[in-house]
Parts: sequence; C-alpha cells; structure tokens
Amino acid sequence: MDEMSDLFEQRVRKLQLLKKEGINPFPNDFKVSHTSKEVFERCGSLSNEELQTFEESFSLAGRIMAIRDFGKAAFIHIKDREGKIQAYLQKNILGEESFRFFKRFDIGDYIGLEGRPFKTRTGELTIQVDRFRLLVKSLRPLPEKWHGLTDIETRYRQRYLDLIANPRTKEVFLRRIQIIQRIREFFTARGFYEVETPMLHPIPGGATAKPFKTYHNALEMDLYLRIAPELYLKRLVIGGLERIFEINRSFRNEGISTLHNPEFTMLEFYQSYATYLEMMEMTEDLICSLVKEIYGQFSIPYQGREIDFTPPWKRIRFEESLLEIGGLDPAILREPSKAVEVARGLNLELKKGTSHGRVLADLFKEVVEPRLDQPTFVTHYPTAVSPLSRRNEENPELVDRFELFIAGREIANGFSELNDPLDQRERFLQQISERGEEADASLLMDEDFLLALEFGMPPTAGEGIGIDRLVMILTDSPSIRDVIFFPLLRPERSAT
RNA sequence: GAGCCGUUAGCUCAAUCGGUAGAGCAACUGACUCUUAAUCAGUAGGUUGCAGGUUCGAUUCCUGCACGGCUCACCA
Repeated sequence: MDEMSDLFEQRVRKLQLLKKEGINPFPNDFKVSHTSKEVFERCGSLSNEELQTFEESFSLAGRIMAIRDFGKAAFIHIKDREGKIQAYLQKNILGEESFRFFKRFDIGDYIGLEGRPFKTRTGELTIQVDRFRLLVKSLRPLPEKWHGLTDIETRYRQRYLDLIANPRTKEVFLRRIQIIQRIREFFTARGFYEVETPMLHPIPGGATAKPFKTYHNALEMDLYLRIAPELYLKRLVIGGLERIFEINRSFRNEGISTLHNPEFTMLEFYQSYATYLEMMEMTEDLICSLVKEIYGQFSIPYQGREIDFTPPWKRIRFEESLLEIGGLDPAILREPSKAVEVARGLNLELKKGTSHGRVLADLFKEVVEPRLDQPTFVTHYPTAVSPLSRRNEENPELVDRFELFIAGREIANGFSELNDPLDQRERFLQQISERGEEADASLLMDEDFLLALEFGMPPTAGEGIGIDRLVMILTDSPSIRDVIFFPLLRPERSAT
C-alpha cells in the first residue's frame, strides 16, 4: 500500500508529482534581499503601528524549521545563515490555489518568500507573506525539533544535521571561524606574512610523530604528509621572510583521543630578531585578546571549572615545576639514576630512552602537566628533548624554550630557534642514536634543511599553537571532535 | 592496542523477573485565521546494530563481530 511505505518514498512521490505538474522543485533564480538578522535590525525596535506604515517588502529565503497550521492560515519558522524568523501565511491574502500549494510543504524544505513585517500579539516580528516559492524539496525528515540530534556518532558522521538541529554546534564552529579570523588579523597587523608550505614532505620533520605515507607515481617516490611545517617555514626565514605565519593542517599517524585527531590545525609563526621571551608576550596578547573579545572578561568557564587569563600568566622553569608542582625529590635534578628510580616508581615505561633530560620530561608529563590548570608558561626545557631549540647561554644543557599549558594540556610550544648549523647536525645525530634501530635515520637527517641553515638563519624565535585545543578551551568543548567539522571515524559498515 | 559502557520507529526515549516491543515529535487523514514544543480526533510506521548459542519462549542471559563513547596506552 502506497501510503504505508517509508518517509523517504513518500517525499520522492511528492517530488515526482511536482515535476509532473511542471513545477521545478529545485529552482535557482530566487533573489534574496535580506537575511533574517537584517530584518530584525531594521524592524525589531519598531512598534506594530510603525510597521503598519512600513513600505518596504522583504525577500527572504531559508529552510522551514516549523509549521503551525490553522487550516486557513499558518505560521512557519524559517532559518537562514544568520538566524531564524517567523512568517505568516493566510489564505485570504495568498488566494485559494497558492495557499493549497503551501500545504504541500514539509519541514526541511527551502522556501523563498516576499512580504512585509508586522508584530504578532506576543510581539514577535513576523513576515506577512504576499508571495512564496518552493526552492528545494527535502526528501529526508529532519531530527526532532525539541531534543535536536543527540546521538554523538550521527552528529559527527552527518555534521550537517548537527548544524541544522543544534544551535550550540553552530555557535562553536562560528566561534572557531572567528578565532582563526582574529589570528590572521593579529599577525597581519604586526607585519607578518601568511605563507603556505608543502604538505607532501620527502622527509617528515619538525616533530617526531609517525607520519602518513603516500607515493608519487610520476616521480616514483615515497612522500609523507607533513607532521609539522617547521623546517619549511625556517627555510623561508633563511630566504629573508623575517616575519611569517602559517595556519596549517598537519597529520600524525597516532592514536585518536579527545585531544588528538589524525589531522589537526596548528598555527606556526616566526619572527626574526626576537627571542622566546617576546613569543611568550605575543602569545599572552593574542590569547587574551581572543578571550576578551569572546567573553568580555578574563575569567572563563571550562568543563565546570574557571580558567583565569588575567595577565601576566604564571611562568615557571621546567626543573622548578618538577619540585614545586610535581612535588618530586630535588635529587632527581642532580642524579640521573635517581630520576630513573622515581620514574620507575611511578610505573613509567621509559622506552623512549633514558637520557636524563628525557626521563625528566617523562616525569613532567606525568606529575606536572595535568596540574597546570591555569595558563602557565613552563620554560628552560632540557636540551635533550628540544632538538630544534637554541641552547641557553648560561646552561647549554637547557634551551630557550617554553610551553604553554591551559586546563592541563599543552597549547603552545615556542623557542628561540637553533641557528648554528653544526650544532643542529649534532642534535639530529643525537636523535638518531637515541632512537636506535627503531627509526629510519634517513628520515631524521634532513640534509636539505641543514644546507639551508648553513647559509645563515637570522636570530629568530618561533612558535606553534594548537588551534583545535585552543578553540576547545574557548568554546568549553570537552572533545577535539567537537571543534573539527568532520573528525576521522571508521567508515560505517554498509548493511548490504 | 587494553578495560568499561552503549547501539530499540526518521529523531528523542520507554519496555518490571526472560513472556506478543510502547510513547512524544516527525509523517499520513480530518477540524481549526495570532501560533510559537500550537491544539483536538484518527491512521500508519520495528529483521530491537550483525551472526551464533542457551531456552517452550530472548530487546532482556551467553559468545563472537561491527560501529561509537569514556578511560588508559601511544603522541620527544
């Protein structure tokens, strides 16, 4: 029986009927004069009496989100890119035939309408429709109007439904867009050029994560999706581009979690004749301006706690943080064997090598990082875990580097850049020996980059900021998947 | 990769101790010209994620698989 088949087939039949009647269900010649928001801006503060004399007619388009039908009249809500507005359709204004056609609309269809504004008894600004057109016939029912779409898997797989049904989702992504826009303005205003560097790397450098591997047929060569843009950006600095930034997608073939997506967005920027100290100040300025713009104050909520961005932010040296925040025995700083012993006591595996600096870094990750809830710069990392950073003048076992932590997670990593090509080569060699047979040496020693460095890189400081994680904090989102439109998921296994 | 939890109508959720799978919204038919989760009357909609097992009988108990979530591991 016809009426009994599923909702999709019902809609397809409606569509076919429209076509048979010579009505195009997907026209593209409707002209929009205003958005819903513009109508509110123009008319929202006017009284109904003032609106009576309002001459102008508005032409709006949007998706029908609700229909309240009264037989000879109906209210609908339509949603466009900037919001929602109510419209009122009456039989005695539209005429018998036109009103009967309106009755065939479904929630989810796009409608184009023309009419004048008025206010209802309850004071809601509404368009009195004079004319309307079907713009798109929708063949699938939308999620429920009241609860929206809550199934997390569907929200990720069919993000468009999430965006339609859940206003909060749209707010989060609009905020992400706003943040990235402000970052561009921030750096452009300071004389930085926005650049683009390769995403296909013959040698995946600038970090040590596992890369995604691919192959170029014509060149018959392996290539890797970049794990970081750092070494290419430095080549540009060597080329004389003294202030540059890249908002880059990088790829790491590692586990997925609430803090990790295989592809993620990073901001990297480099400034010649600056040091890591200026980078910290710039970071504070940038993030504070974002917080202020979004929240209007420095104290913001994140997952049930308060984070206070009031500058200046706490700064602490790496080694001191192990003692003061981690509560560890000061002996670990003097005696590598003691550090190993403490790490073993905490059940850390130490498989990445047991150089003193690396063990301390493991301890840091375990006992300090999760406790850095409020914005904190940790400075003076061990050289052993910082192969691209400039050595500290007073203590060459430390580097002029910092990391920024907020809500117990790493948000930024910056340092004065190592520009001594001989030392850089040594550091790469150190990496190779430390990793042993585990790593392919040819993928760690980037001779082309070393060649560039040998021509001379000006004293420079650089930094990377994890945009997704920053957006998480500034939108009170618990998972990185909440701030990436299409997070990576396994494909759904089809039923057939 | 490991542990725990989840998967029921298009959507949001129920289903007692293992006893014929229900509701709201959406849809369909009808009434209704200021509603806004409109209202009222009626109708239809299910391989309970998939495959097995136990049982007279499985949404429910067991095993495996798929997908997802959380935690851990991994991510210098």
